[in-house]
Amino acid sequence: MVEDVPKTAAKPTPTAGGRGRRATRASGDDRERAILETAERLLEERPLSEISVDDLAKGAGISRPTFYFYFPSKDAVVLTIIDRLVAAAADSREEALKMLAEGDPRAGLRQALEDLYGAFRARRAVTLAAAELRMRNPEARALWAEVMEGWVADVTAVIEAERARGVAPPGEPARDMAIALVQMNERVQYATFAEESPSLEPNRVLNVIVEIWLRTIYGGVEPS
Amino acid sequence: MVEDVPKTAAKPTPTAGGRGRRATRASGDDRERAILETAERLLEERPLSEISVDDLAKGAGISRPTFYFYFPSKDAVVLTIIDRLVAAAADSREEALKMLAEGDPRAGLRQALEDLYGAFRARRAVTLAAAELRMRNPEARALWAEVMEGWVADVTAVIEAERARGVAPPGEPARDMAIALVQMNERVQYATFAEESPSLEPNRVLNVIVEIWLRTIYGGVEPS
DNA sequence: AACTTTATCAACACCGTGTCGAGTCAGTCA
DNA sequence: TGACTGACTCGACACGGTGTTGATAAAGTT
Repeated sequence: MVEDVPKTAAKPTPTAGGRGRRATRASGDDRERAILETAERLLEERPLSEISVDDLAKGAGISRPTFYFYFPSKDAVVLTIIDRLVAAAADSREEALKMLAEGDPRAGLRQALEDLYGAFRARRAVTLAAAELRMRNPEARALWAEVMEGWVADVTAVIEAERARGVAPPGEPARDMAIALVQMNERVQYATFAEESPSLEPNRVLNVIVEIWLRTIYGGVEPS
Repeated sequence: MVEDVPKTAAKPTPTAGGRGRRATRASGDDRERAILETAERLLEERPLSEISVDDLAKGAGISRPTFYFYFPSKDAVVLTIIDRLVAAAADSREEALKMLAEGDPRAGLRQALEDLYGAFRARRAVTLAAAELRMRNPEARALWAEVMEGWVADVTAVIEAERARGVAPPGEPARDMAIALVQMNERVQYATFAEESPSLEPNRVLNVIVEIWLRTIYGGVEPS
C-alpha cells in the first residue's frame, strides 16, 4: 500500500531540530514507521485538523502516551513527512535546473514545472496537510519559506539570464516576477489538489501555468 | 411580529444561514456589536486559532455562555465579519467593472486590481483570518468560492471581449487563464499581508501583478 | 398582576493535549 | 544467575477549550 521511500540509509537524522524520537535504536523503529504510515494513510481520508494523536496511536497499535515517546506532537509527525516531500521536490528541482541550463530554456521551463507539479501531485494529501499546518505552525512556515526561497532564487536567475541574452524583454525586477509566478503555481496547484471551485482541471494545470510563465517572461506588452 | 430595521435598508439579513443572533431587537444589539468589534481588534494582534470564545466574551464584557446567546460559535463571528469584507470587495469589483466597460481596458484593469487590493489591505487582519478559517470551515470555503467565482467570471468576460476585439491574442481558454490570474492575486496579496518570506513589498505588489496580467492577456509568446 | 420574551451565567459534560510515575521486558556483565 | 540498565509501555491525571443546561433576573405586554 504505502511502499516507502528507498532512502532509509545515508541520513542519520531527517532534521537537526528536536523532531522525531528522543533517543533509541532498537525495535521501536517499526513503531515510528507505523506512526508515519498511519499519518499518511489518514491524511488521504481527512484533513489534519480532524486527525487526533489518539488516531495516530491507535493506527500504529500503541496507546496515546506511548505516541509521545516517539514524537513530541502530532505536528512533529506531519513535519517529518513534509521534510521528505520537500527533499523529493528539491531533487526534482535540481534535475530540472540542470536540464534548463543546457537545453532550450522554454522547453526546460516546461519540464521543470512539470516535474515540480508531479512531485507534489504524487503526495497530494501531504501537500494539502502542509498548507494547513503552515497556517498555525511556525516551524512549518519556516520550512515552506525555505522551499519557496529556493525556487524563487532559481527562477530569478533564469529570468535575468534570459533578459541578458536579449530574448526576454525588460520589465519589473526579475525577483519580483519570480515571487509572483512561484506563488501562483503554489496556489493554482493547491486549488486543483483540493478540488476547490473554481479551480483548474488536473490535466489543464500545466498548459495554463506554462503559458502564463512564458508570456510573463518572454512576452512584452505591445503598446495598444 | 417582524419589526423591520430602517437603518440598513435593502438588506434584511447578512446571510440566509443561521449566522448571527437567534432573534431579538432589544439592547443586545450593543453586545453583538461589541463581540464583532472585539474579534476584529484581537485579530489585529494574533491569529484566529489563538483566540478563544472566552477572549471574545471577556472582550465584550459578558460571560462565555452568554456569548452563545449571540453567536453559535467563534467561527460564526468571523464569518459575519468576512461577509462584510466580501460585500465591500464586491462593491469595489462592480465599480471597477463599470470603469472597465467604458474606458481603456488596460487602464481599467489596473484600476480594478488597485481597488481590489485596497479593499483587502484595508482589512488586512480579517483577510488573513478568512484564509485561516477557509482551511477548516466548509461555510467559509463556500463563501470564498463564491467570491472567487464572481471575479473569475468577470475576468473571463474581459479576456474574451479583448480577444474578440482582436487586441488580445488567442491562447488557453479564457476561463482557465482567469482562474490562474485571480488565484495568483489572492496568493501574492496574502503573502504580502502576512509578511511571508519570500513575498512582495506592499508598494510593489500592484506593479508586479498588473504587469503579469497585461503580459498574460495581451502579450502572445513570440516564437523563439 | 400574570405572563412572555430577552438576557445572563454557574455548573456541567465532553473532548483533545501533554505529563507523570509506576511499571514490564530484554539484554548486559559481575 | 541475579542485579542492573535502558528501552519501551500505559493508566491516571491536570489542563484548557467547546458547547449545553437549567435556574434566574429584568424588561416589556396584556
